[in-house]
Amino acid sequence: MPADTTQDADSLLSYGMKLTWDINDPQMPQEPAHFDHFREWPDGYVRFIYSSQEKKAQRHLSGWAMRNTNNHNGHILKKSCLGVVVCARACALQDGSHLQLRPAICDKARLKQQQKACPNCHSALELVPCRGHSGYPVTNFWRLDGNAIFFQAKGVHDHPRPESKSETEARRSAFKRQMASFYQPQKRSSREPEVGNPQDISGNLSSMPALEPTERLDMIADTSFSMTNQSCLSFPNSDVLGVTCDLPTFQGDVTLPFQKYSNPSIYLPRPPWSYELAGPVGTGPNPYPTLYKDPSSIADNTDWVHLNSLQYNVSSYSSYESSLDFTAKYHGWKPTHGKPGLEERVDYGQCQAVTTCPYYNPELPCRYLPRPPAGTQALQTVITTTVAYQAYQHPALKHSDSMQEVSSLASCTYASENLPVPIYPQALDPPDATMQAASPSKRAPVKLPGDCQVLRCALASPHEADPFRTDGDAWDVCLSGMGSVVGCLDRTGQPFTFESEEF
DNA sequence: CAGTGCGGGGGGC
DNA sequence: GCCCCCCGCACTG
Repeated sequence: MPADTTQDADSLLSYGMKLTWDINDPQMPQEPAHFDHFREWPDGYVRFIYSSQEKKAQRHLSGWAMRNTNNHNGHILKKSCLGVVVCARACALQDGSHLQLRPAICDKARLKQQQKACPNCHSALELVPCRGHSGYPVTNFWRLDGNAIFFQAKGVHDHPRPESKSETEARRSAFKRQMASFYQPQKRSSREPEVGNPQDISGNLSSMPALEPTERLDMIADTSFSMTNQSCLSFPNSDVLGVTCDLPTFQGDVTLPFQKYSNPSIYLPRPPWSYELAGPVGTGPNPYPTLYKDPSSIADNTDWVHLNSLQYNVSSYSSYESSLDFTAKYHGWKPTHGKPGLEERVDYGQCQAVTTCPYYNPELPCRYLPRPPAGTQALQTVITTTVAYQAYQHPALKHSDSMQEVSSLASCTYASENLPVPIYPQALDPPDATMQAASPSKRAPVKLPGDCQVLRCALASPHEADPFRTDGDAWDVCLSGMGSVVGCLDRTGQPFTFESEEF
């Protein structure tokens, strides 16, 4: 592993961010002395420098579903985010989480994917496009130069995390295994549990309607079912989590898709084969807890978007909400409240973790908000490539139940309570938030309700380009997802070890 | 079959 | 010219 510069006081500042460079520069920093750890979930306007020996960097991997985009530059590989595939009805899984599939990279495969039904409720699947970069999908750039691989990301993902590639692959492998076992019934005892056997990867679907074994298998296999448990963790710090496909473990471990630890902040609403916690440290402000839902508190949550947004946001800035009556605020929040949304506090600068919180508004999920003029093209693209995209209120919202919402939020709030961060008296102003989210380049002055330290982070780089040139900026440390938040917070005195990951 | 990278080409600004 | 996107192709696992 290349030298790591994230262990010292400047651990929050990636090596790449310490240097002044842009992916388009004629000359890149020569002979970098250090390299950054590979980040699976880069989010925000960040830059990293990986070793050319870094396998993941060599493959230009990303937790986000990034597809190749032709930038007509043979030296710089450009990729744009495809967003995340969710259930159009925002159905809730047994554990309260929601489906968040990884969009297929291949256009054809993606179309097929969207034509399939939600494995949980059989309703349509919907692709939530990413438009975190001025209305366009977040873009990632890769450039190999000498012994370094330069990475630069532009935009803040405005959607939950999809299932990571490794998870998807692991799950598919598991499904195949299941398929194989299912189609060998002759060899199995009639009394041997099948669908319900603990090893059933679909055990997570215990809430789904009873299906014939074959149907269920098909369903699962076809849709590559996954739970938001993991994806919801737009937890930046998931970068801190070594993503591993521990199939053996998965297969052997059946019980629950996630484990509950004594420490609520360590809830792992993830399939056992997905992430591998590097340690409690990495789970500090872990968003996972926000995802975890006590079955008993899970009402018929049909408000996926709400929960999701919550999860996502919580995972992104739950720290701000630690002592906030999140549930109440969230529930009571309406577009007309005229209060600044969290997204406002979150700029597109380098405080990426906070993201645009497009889902924050239960009434008007960002993705359903009018696209900015500059986004028309993107919209067209979405329409042509995204079968499910529709500029209307999320169906789930129409059926949302306040109580359910509260219930969902309650559990999330609980999670956030375990986060080591102060709050954030905030005023929400959906309209503004929307505008900003839609046109980050035309951000209006960020309102500073209360003393949000993190806001500085956002304000530090009012312009997208700035982050790249404001070398040394205390806030360009903001790493991905929660990491950034944490990073900012750290600067405010909150002790935190961001880099706990070991690859 | 899907993921990935490359490159031609169209269209908007 | 730049950016976005679509599309097809070839290669790979």
